[in-house]
Amino acid sequence: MPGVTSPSSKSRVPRSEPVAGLPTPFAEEVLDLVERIPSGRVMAYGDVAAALGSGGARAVGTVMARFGSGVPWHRVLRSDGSPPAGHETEALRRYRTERTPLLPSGSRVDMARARWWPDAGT
DNA sequence: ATAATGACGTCGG
DNA sequence: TCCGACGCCATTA
Repeated sequence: MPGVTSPSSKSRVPRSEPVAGLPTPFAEEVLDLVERIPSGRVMAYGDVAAALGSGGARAVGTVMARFGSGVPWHRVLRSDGSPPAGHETEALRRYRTERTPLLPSGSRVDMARARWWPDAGT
């Protein structure tokens, strides 16, 4: 397609700026993966970053806070099995509903049994 | 470009 | 087990 981006040296519109309200490329990758986490299974924020091969646990948290409302956000939690900050109650309720393995305390997910990895589940 | 901000992770005490 | 201090990284101001 001719001239779609019109690479003029001066008249370039600042399209490199992220459009407000829309997920950045990194955010898209995160949401993409989170959607694939099976019911009853979970991934730590750090796991998501590692599986993606980019970003860090904290960066993933930033994405979830901003764009997580449309995906199974409760399946992404802290590495120690504790639910996402600010959503503990609702997350715990969903773990029971999805029969996600919990520790005896009932307030944390049993990561040893519930942790999921994209390679393992395909 | 620099500083501040988190739904985080790890280590020490 | 419960903090606090640091490190880490994308995003935003």
